Amino acid sequence: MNYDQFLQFLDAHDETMEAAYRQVYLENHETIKIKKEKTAVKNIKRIMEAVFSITYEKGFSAMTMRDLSQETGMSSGALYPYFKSKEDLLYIIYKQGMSMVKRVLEKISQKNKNPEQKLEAVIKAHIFLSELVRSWFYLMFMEAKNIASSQWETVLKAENYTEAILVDILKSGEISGVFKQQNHLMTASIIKAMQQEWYLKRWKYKKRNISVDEYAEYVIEFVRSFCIVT
Amino acid sequence: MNYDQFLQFLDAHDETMEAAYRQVYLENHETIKIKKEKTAVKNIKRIMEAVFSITYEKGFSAMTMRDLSQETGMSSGALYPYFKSKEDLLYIIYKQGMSMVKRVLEKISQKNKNPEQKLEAVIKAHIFLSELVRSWFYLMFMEAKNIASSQWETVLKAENYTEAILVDILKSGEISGVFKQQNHLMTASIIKAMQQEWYLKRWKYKKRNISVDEYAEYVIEFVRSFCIVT
DNA sequence: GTCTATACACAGATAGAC
DNA sequence: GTCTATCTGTGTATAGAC
Repeated sequence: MNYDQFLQFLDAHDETMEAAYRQVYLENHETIKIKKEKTAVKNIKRIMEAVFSITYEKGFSAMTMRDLSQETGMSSGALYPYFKSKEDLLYIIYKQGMSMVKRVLEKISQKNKNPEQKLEAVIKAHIFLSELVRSWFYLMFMEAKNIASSQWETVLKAENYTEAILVDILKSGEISGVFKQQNHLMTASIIKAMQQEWYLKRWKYKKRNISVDEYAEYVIEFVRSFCIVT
Repeated sequence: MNYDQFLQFLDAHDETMEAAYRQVYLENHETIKIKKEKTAVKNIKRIMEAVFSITYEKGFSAMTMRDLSQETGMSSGALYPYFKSKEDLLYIIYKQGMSMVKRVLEKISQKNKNPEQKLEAVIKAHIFLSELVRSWFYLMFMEAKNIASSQWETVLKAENYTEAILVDILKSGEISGVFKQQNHLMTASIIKAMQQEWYLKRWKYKKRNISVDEYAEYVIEFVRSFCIVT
């Protein structure tokens, strides 16, 4: 699978950006005070894209409501019907991002059968998704610590999930004899680190003209050399 | 080399924390308005440790001067003779951290002769150093983007340096036939990602009871499986 | 639903006494 | 050198008109 094929896969499974923003509206019906879905979704899109853009430049806590107001073209009074507080806004975005990652990885995992293909597909899908919504991923990583402590459960679950899915694949591959017997949890953590590198330092690869397909392929080679039984 | 031996190595080369704080004083003589070295170094230590602690919890831009005042036990009026502005404080800490990393890696590199040993030593030293001063590393990573644009040169140099040192080792090893012919810059970037994982997600490994020696060893095995000619 | 206007708390930074 | 007191700008959030 390459990046283009991944995009087609998302499209075929109705995992578009529009669908993501719509879901934010549907899953936060109590806090969002806007009645008309069409208006709400349009503005949620505006708000979230503005948050991504500003946060990528200066971080979420340095982003002011005035910044957000200017970037969206909405007044600060018009923003608040969409979220209770700035803190709440961060949590909504974070939570929604994680559920998107989870959904996509699950679909990709189901699509592939044997462990070797599955491992490659899941690793690549994560990198490709981070390419598609890179500032969303960037925000989730950099601002995870700023999530209110009352909602930390979500953060820990998220951290666990993407590792657990890799560990399961490595285990089943060990049983079927294609992967070496290793500390799979450690391997999964290191794979995650390689995936993070792509969206945390993407400017570096852009400068060097490394495409997401090249990067993903290199990661796969690295992992295969360590895991595959020869 | 293990972590304890690394600490001994630092000690033998006068790379103590005291020496680091003293260097901050000496290299910022124009901006620091304190005359007595002993007083200055003592308070620089207090200030920097407070910054590390607060920033680790809530990030640098969320840290207020009142937070810093409380954590150091100094009044906000007493803080300003040590730096021009909050922005300046971040830059001083960042710059000093990078120069420490550079110095230590150079000394470690010189100590080892053949590429295979050199690669292992440099990778491990970086992880061990990040263990010793983890909140310093954490700050450098998370706040790099908040460095004033007028001083971005320092940030780019830093990002380059640690990669360049790995690339050089991989190249010389390719020539002597121990390392495979690969995209060394890409390999170096991925190694860096593995190193970062240790100080960015250290709470995870602490929870799992993984020591820094175990982690470093696992990274080395991973890298060797990919790079070494068999 | 969205605007303007504004409340009021808190930010970074400095002045001047000690 | 360090303190207390305080200036002034900016922060989040809301009230009430449209």
